[in-house]
Amino acid sequence: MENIPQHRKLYEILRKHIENGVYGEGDLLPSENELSATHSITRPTVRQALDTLVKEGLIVKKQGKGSIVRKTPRNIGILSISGTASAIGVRYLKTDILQKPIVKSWPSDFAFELSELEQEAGCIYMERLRYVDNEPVFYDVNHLPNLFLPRITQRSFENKSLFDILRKNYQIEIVGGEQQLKAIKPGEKIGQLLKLKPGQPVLYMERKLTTNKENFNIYSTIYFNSEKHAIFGNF
Amino acid sequence: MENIPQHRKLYEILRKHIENGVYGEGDLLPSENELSATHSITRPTVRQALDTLVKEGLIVKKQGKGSIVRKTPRNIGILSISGTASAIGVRYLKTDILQKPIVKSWPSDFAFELSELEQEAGCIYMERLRYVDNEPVFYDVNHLPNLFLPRITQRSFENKSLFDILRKNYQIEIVGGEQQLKAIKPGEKIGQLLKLKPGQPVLYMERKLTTNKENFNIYSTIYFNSEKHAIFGNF
DNA sequence: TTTTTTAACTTGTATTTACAAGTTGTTTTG
DNA sequence: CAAAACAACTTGTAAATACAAGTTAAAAAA
Repeated sequence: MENIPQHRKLYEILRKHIENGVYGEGDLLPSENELSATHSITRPTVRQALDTLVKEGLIVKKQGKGSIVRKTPRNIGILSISGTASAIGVRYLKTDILQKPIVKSWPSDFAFELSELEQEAGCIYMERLRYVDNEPVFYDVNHLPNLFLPRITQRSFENKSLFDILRKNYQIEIVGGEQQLKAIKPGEKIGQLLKLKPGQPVLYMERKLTTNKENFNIYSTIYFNSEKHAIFGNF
Repeated sequence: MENIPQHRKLYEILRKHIENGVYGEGDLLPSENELSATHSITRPTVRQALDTLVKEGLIVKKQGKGSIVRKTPRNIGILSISGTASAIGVRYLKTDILQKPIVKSWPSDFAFELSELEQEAGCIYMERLRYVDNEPVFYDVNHLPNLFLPRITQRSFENKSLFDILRKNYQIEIVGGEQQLKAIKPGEKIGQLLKLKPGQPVLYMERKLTTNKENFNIYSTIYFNSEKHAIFGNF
């Protein structure tokens, strides 16, 4: 059994409580002293867990008052480390796997620099179309190095989080990343997939997510229809 | 004299060193033990400062190895807490003040919810056009509550950071915020200001920055020409 | 000279303790 | 009954200490 630090365990517990509505917007979390006593860990360790919740925009702390749960953003928050499912809430999001994971070679004109190991390994390629309220909102193309992922092409991804599958089955966790955004005029394929009006632009994102495994980054290209939903970020 | 916590002082020193090239990309910062000895503060306090640098994407830490300075992103990183000047490097950016700060009432259809105090105070309104390599890249409109800002309308903002002016002269610091992004078809005014090609979309951002002063948020609306420069973010 | 082992560094996790500063509820006083 | 003072809570800052786990350089052994 893998050794998870205590501050991470507490963070996960509290994050799930917030996501599940145990604590709603405006509620105070238990105090640092209370969490310390409840979970038999010290207050600096509690603070480390809470700091991660702050960093992810789930809570805001106020000296003398407490840790207040923030409003869950209604817009899609993929400017943070979270995957799409956790950003918007699973209840809204539906996913079509347009292309299930297959082994491919890297595109010759790939937007990201690959490490030598990644280059040699080839990649796992998949495409998804994501719906909010039954309307297509974003189309994403993922390239993952063909490392550490035995039999991933046999797995079902229907309505499952890629991050969760990586975490549970392969012990791969996203620890950071970077992204670039542009507004572009979409090509015909994107226009059809996202059911765009003529002339309607889309948000175009290139994301590189770093993981706990060396030489294993997740590369995503995302086309986002921002007519009804904005991309949301906090910091 | 205002009391700045030690972890914040160290953070500022290191951030300036990185920005000034004292430490370049790929360099190791002094170790935590070394910084602790040099600045006569304890290692947990050093770690707090370094954690903020990590959070802002300036460094990445590697257990057993050290704190490595990251590449300064060439694209414009305004998905973080930094202002535009620090994101891209002052040497590239030129600013025209299209509308110097004036006192105005809030727009009736303002995109953000205002607190009662903000509502009553009215706002300071200003417009800027920002150039990279002498080409207009983004146009931003700022609304600040008309609080805590005596004689701000008499100040010159030419080629100065709004954040710096707020910090130095009014002791106002940005501590967080949120933003939303969309891809839109610009109106004629935006098209002309940013010298867009016909049909070229822009990134549209609404940002609300929270500060150390209660009831004082900075509200920015930004139109961004992402043809040559992407918006960059890391986490 | 090369390989293996060891030592000395690094960051990561965590405990214990203490005081500062902010908020809120209770008690006391007028 | 209202206002002021006090107490009890909260988070913020910081020191001191210790061990775990990763990396790298130096020393020892083959």
